[in-house]
Amino acid sequence: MSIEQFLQEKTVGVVGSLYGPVSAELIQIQKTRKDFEGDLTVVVFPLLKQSHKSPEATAKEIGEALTAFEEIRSYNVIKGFLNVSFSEQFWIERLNDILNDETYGRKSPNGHTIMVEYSSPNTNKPLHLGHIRNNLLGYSVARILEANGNRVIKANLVNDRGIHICKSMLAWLKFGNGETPASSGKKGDHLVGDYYVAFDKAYKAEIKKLVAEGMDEEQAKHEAPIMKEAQEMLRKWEAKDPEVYKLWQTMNGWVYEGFDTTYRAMGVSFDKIYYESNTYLLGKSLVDEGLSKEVFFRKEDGSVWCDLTGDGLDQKLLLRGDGTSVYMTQDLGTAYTRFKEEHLDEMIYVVGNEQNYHFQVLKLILKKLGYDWADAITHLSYGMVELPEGKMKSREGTVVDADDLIDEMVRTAHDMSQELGKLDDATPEEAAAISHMVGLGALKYFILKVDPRKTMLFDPRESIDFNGNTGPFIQYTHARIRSVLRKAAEKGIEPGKQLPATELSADEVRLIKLLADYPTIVAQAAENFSPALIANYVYELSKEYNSYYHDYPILRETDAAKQTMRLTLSESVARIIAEGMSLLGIGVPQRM
RNA sequence: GGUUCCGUAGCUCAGUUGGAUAGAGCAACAGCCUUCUAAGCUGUGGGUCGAGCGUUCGAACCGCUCCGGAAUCACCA
Repeated sequence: MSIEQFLQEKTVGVVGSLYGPVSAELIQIQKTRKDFEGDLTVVVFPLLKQSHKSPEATAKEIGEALTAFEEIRSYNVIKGFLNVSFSEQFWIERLNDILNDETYGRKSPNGHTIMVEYSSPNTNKPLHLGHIRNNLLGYSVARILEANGNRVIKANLVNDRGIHICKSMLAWLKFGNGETPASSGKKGDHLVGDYYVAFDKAYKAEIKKLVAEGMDEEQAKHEAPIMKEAQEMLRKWEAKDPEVYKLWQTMNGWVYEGFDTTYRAMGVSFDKIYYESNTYLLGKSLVDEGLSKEVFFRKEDGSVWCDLTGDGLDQKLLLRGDGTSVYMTQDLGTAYTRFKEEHLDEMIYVVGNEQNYHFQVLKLILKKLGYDWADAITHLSYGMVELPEGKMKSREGTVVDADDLIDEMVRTAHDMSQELGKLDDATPEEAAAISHMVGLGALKYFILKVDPRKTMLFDPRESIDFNGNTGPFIQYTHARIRSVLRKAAEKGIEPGKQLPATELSADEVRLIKLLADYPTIVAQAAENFSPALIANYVYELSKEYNSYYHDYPILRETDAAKQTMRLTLSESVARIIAEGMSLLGIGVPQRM
């Protein structure tokens, strides 16, 4: 039970005996603002109708009655705000609760199964900054849902087939001279991406030539020989032509090796990988079902549609005239299959907000087909990452490559450690591990601290910071505490598990209060699918602790009880920092 | 044009069922290392919460109108 709930319950009782029964929603509890004395505040305005007294008088009566509880030490009233202070013993006990709860901040299993789909890359080019946001969000949300007691299946639906990969394949055949990742030393996904670019270049040249010969530009786009070849290749792939199929497998293999490296560097993983080449035919049976239920209709050319004009949307195509399916058909099919096979209670799609319309339609169609579980589908719609000059554009070469960015972050972390002389007595392996952790921590925190649904800005010129509200700041706070704990251990001083009553300063109470908030924050983060809530919480905790660390001696404290309390409090802060950061997929070092 | 989302300090962002004098970081300036890690701490300046109207004891938050920006409305995925 949170402290807010505790006070709310007590207040409901007090108000009940003073003014008559009252529902819990009317008792508004909030944190006391820093400028006022007190821990929690009861807002009494909503109670005036029942008390028939002034705000001040009402607050005073309630405050007086609350002090009957031993947990509540004092109160003060400012306007309609009743500020309540708890006793020191109460706070010591809260800290003791945390110390003796090994699963603090994690709920026990609730029997729910949730699938989180994220990443879902195309296999024709390497990952970029946009994918980084997707991957970090997906992974973190999965961890947060797990901490809330859900069984989570992290899924990746790889878009491994289609015209885009044929373009890379064709360009490789034409211009590749048999280049492989092994022969050139290039990372596989980058190599395939280069041929995708090569295709585009050749295609544009052909269009230009055709236009120069007098052809209309639109027609030229269709008539360009290389495009026709790519389309022919896709037909061969669908017919399982052995040669095309083999090349497809080889080149996708290169891409997967490259992706694995990037995923590993980012520290994300998956429980289940789906390939679109296996799922793209799903959904056709749903089309038949929709037709027989008259939810869908067939046009003269044989194409199948769903009419959503009654819902303020357009008509949506589900099957082409030639009987082949489209994106929506597949997604209907995979959703159906997953809910059936995995017995899902919820399905979360981590997909950019450019696909809001798609998921709106997806859910609507499933509901029209009569599937109630459509309501259990959530589109976690996140905003784009933009550069100062706007969207990333591959044509203008402004795409921020994931591998490059990661390398740069790690290198910067390394340089900075070197400059500060932090890792002078570390082995090269330790130094490398810490640099990786800190560099990635900076990148991940930078992205995750922002509300997912908001468009965010990344300025490559002002590379990501390591000071202030950053991942390294939080990691540093953790490393600092671990350092104190190491030194304490050398002296034979250990943090306690059950603290006796001690005098607490206001700063110490503030820290315990923050620690007591943690489970609520984790629950809120899950409700809102927002790692940003965790990020901001951990920052606040770190900031508060750094200030405390500056003002209060720990090892130099002569009062043994106080020393143990401070050491224990510090250890708990370090523990919650590590917990919270792990929900973000960010590691914390023992030293840095 | 329809739909959805966004607009808070010079910049990047917090601020969640409506609560007190709207907060951080960066940048600028001034301080703090003989003492547990200065990737730190303390302080100063910086705001018409896009604009207006409404709802109410109380609005950055809820409603309406307008302004500005983004995404989307494909027989692409």
